[in-house]
Amino acid sequence: MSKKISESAVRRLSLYLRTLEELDRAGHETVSSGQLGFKCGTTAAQVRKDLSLFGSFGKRGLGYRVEELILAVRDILGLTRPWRVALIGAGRIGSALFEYTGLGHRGFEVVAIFDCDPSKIGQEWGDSIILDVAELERVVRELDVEIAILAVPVEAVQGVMDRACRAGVRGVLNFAPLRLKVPEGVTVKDVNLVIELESLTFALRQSR
Amino acid sequence: MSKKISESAVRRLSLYLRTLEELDRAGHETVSSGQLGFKCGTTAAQVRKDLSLFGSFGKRGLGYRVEELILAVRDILGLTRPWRVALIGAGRIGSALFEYTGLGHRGFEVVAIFDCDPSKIGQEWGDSIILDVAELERVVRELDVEIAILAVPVEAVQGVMDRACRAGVRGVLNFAPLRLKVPEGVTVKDVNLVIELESLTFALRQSR
DNA sequence: CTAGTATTGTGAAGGATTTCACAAGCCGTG
DNA sequence: CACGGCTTGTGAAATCCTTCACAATACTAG
Repeated sequence: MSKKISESAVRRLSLYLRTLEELDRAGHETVSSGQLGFKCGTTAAQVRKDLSLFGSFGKRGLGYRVEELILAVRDILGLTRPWRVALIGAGRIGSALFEYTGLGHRGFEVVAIFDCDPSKIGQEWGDSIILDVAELERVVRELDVEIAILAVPVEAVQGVMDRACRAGVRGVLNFAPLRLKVPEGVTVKDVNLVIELESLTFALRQSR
Repeated sequence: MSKKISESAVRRLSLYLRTLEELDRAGHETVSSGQLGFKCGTTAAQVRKDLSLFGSFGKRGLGYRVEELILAVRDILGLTRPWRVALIGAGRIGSALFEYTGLGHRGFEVVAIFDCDPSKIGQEWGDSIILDVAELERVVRELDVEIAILAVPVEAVQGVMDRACRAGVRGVLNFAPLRLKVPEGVTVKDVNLVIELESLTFALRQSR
């Protein structure tokens, strides 16, 4: 198969998943594309189209069974097993991510945390101890880390990423405002908070 | 005028701006659409098309003067004057944003920081003192806050946003994983780190 | 068992965005 | 000042994404 799936469709699926989990906790057994679309700020047709890219999960006349759809979407997104993640840079971004999103409860196992600040190395965060970034390659290889979250200063990020990738990392979430050069076969997602703010000022710019 | 400008074009402009500022610091006087596109991970044609939505800033045969284009793009994005921002929630996300992005050096003045935790209220962060969120409306009105960065727990976020908007906020950057209901005339941008991670696992899901 | 209501899955239409391709313009050099 | 090399700005074409619209289906009530 392997149709081409658009980035925006995937992002919506992640959104649907969060909404579905909420519906599930609230005790809903079924949901229609219309309800789900409304909750996620899109349309019924969009929801159905997105899902139909991967199969047919609903029942005509009835909608979707919430529990089933959760499993299906988790499967689509590759969330049927936990992912081994390393957090590189134990600064504020790193800790924010660690705490705020409840990574651990969403199928991401933070198996290692690195920093280069000697005053941080050895500290405990949750279950983990902060390691010296000098040990990056060894630890990444030993623990079979798959995803690296890069929350280090912009000057350091390319070098750290190169090292992580050489040690076997295949996915990178990059917080530094810089387009990384990645080796073949490695996927990068950038999170750039300044872009978010500037797209906000663009929208506001006329008035005042 | 008021053509419709796509969100993605605006985001690319913000990216171009960052790259242009870097080129400027590195002493480049001019840049071609090809070079800029390459640095930003897009094409020459895309760069020219994006810019042409707002005017014509280059010289045929020569490219763009870096300094001029910086001014033009800043103008487009509404960055010709500082924006008054309140940070609501002095937790890790808030502090990460505060420190990591150098908000203050990019035309965003953080004029107030709020929290509801009595042990935090009164602490200093940079030049600011953390205020009691109970005073939100009064302070937002008095300081004429335009943008609120919401870094509060998901249960609290809708209520806090309603209050901020009633006090005059027109732009919101929301970190909570929840679709906010906003009043007419208010713009929201969502930052959802779980979506970023899940779009990464989607890309990685086949192998291993 | 039939009629009525609800909702999916999907081809086709419509809209938006990106890419192409080239005329127009700028500068060097001789 | 004419020519060649380079690069922009922009319609037109191509591609991608969303919305529409409806046949197919499931259930309920009578």
